[in-house]
Amino acid sequence: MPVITLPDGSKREFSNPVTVLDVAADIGPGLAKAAVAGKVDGTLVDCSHVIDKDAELAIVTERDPEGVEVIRHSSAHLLAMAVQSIFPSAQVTIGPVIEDGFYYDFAFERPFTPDDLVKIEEKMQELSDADLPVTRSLMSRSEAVELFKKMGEEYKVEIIASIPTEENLSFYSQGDFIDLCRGPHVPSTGKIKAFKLTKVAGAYWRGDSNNAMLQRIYGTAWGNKKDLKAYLHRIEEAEKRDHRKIGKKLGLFHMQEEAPGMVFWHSDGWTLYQVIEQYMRKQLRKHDYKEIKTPQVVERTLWEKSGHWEKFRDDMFTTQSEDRDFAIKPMNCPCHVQVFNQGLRSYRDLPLRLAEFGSCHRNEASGALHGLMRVRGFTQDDAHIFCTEEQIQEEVGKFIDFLHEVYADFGFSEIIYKLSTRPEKRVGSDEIWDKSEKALADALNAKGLPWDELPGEGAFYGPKVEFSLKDCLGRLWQCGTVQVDFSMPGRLGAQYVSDEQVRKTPVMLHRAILGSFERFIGILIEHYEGAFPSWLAPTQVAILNITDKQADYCKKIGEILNDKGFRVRLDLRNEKINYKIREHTLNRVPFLAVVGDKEVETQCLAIRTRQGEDLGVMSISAFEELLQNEEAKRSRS
RNA sequence: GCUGGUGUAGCUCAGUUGGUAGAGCAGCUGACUUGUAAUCAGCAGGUCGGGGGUUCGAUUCCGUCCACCAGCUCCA
Repeated sequence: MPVITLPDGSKREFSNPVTVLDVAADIGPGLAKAAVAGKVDGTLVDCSHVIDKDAELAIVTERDPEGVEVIRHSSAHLLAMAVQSIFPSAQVTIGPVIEDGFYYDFAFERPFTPDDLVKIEEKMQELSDADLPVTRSLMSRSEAVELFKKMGEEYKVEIIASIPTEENLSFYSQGDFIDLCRGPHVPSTGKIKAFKLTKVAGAYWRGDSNNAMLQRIYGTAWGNKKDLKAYLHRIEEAEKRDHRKIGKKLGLFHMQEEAPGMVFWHSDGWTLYQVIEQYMRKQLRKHDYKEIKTPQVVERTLWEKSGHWEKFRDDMFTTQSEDRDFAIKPMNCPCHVQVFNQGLRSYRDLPLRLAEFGSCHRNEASGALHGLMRVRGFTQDDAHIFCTEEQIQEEVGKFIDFLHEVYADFGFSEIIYKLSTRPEKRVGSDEIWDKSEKALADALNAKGLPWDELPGEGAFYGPKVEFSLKDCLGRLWQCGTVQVDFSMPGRLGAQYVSDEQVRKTPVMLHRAILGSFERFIGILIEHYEGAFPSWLAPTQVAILNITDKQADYCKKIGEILNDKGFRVRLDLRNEKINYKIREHTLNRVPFLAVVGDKEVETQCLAIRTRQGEDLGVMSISAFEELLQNEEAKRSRS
């Protein structure tokens, strides 16, 4: 006689074991219709799940995030069923839920084409309309292996072989389609009603580039058509923000065939870059860092000592001169240790924070390149903190404060924290790794920050905390990092004299806030859709005359503002004011100053924002004050 | 690097039974001297990504290299 407790605390008693669906129907027919799954004592189950003892139950519908997940998972099965009904020789492999959708990997003799996608999607719709019941069954391993062997599903046989337990396996079928799956799934295919296949691509079996390449079909699925439409709209909006498009339109930078993955910065893009660099430089001084600059080309022997040659030689640009091998530096740390190593260091020098806007080159795989986001030539806002073990936590804490300040100034408020721990291939003893991982975790905890662990994702020399920021579309971008390194200082002979007059090896913390200028600017472009806040905008003010008569006055104003350090552009062309306003607005210039006879007469400016807001006529000093306030907004935020 | 796709004027894009190319915007020239998101007219602009092959003839067909795009792998 199970007593079911519902989320609102109410209880219902049943005389016999009941299914989730029975309970939903008992509450109301509408709910029974909407149910896609149930949650029994916190575990997600099918609607057909039988409850035979007292339990807490929540009916999961398409409106619950978990319900949408179930729908997505079932969509993957529907996709596989559709593919196999059209292409019977296609083998199924795996089909998980991902953010906003799902995918399914198939082994097939040829790649799927966009035309195939259309047919497959139509077939899915047909199967959804048929509202086929989805049923769960159990099978022993041997039965399952036999079944899939008979079906010619080699990959499924392999998957079963890799499942370690001796438990029975669960299967889901709909019509003549059956798939190995943990579930849960929707009760019938008719529950899948808002989906769309989005793209096809190759993907390696088990994510290993040594394995066969499978054909992956991606789709998106939602609880209802409205959410699907909203999602598709969101994708369109994101495309409009593409930094490559905006960068071209605003003339910020370009790239070309002869230098793949490297940026040609144009005047406006470089202005933006420089504003950011000068800002960071000021911040570094405030936080007690010393800025240095190290060579671009360094002999191979140093990279061998640091361990990078062994691990990354294929990704390094190399060069030869006078029978010596050199590498274009792929990172700054070994060079920073060289600076540390000059002279005899004392414990009194620690922590020593050496910073560099370090220009690095890495020969990234051609397929990995992506606009400004993944390049071969880039500049890191890099720094290395040489300190004692005892100082690690405090230094990490100070760094986190520094990073928060910078992100806030750039308009990012939401930050995600991840702690990446020891990878399989690594240097250093387990004891050192224990200590390093703990130091980072302690620093995060001391700040009361929520964080997730990424097991095995650390660098080969130490664990790291990664800081990702969320942009206005909710997308995550990993930018900042702080990494503990007990290895490299020792490898490269860094030492200091301790207070007990013995030589000791310092700990090194690698850290960056922006990550790389290139990537960070790419993120800024997309976040602001090219409409940068005034303190970052390449041009802050455009001065527009109505006729030639006001040209001299405009030039005078331009000089005044320029002398005050504002970035001003004069537009004295013989064009209609509408034309000029349109052009500068499209170029995202924050403030437009219009000057006609009236303004000359009163020695004023008529100010309009790029949003089209009329700020009215004001004196030059009043406008200067307005610009000043815009600058100040940054540090107040 | 792998799988698939794409590459035509400065930009955005048309261009099918293979006969050496077009539009809009931008540019230039001239007229217009203008009050808050595009004034009008004219002109010029391209070895159709590179180098091969097939063909009387290739932007078009074939293979190759390069770059870019999507995804996978990688990311010190």
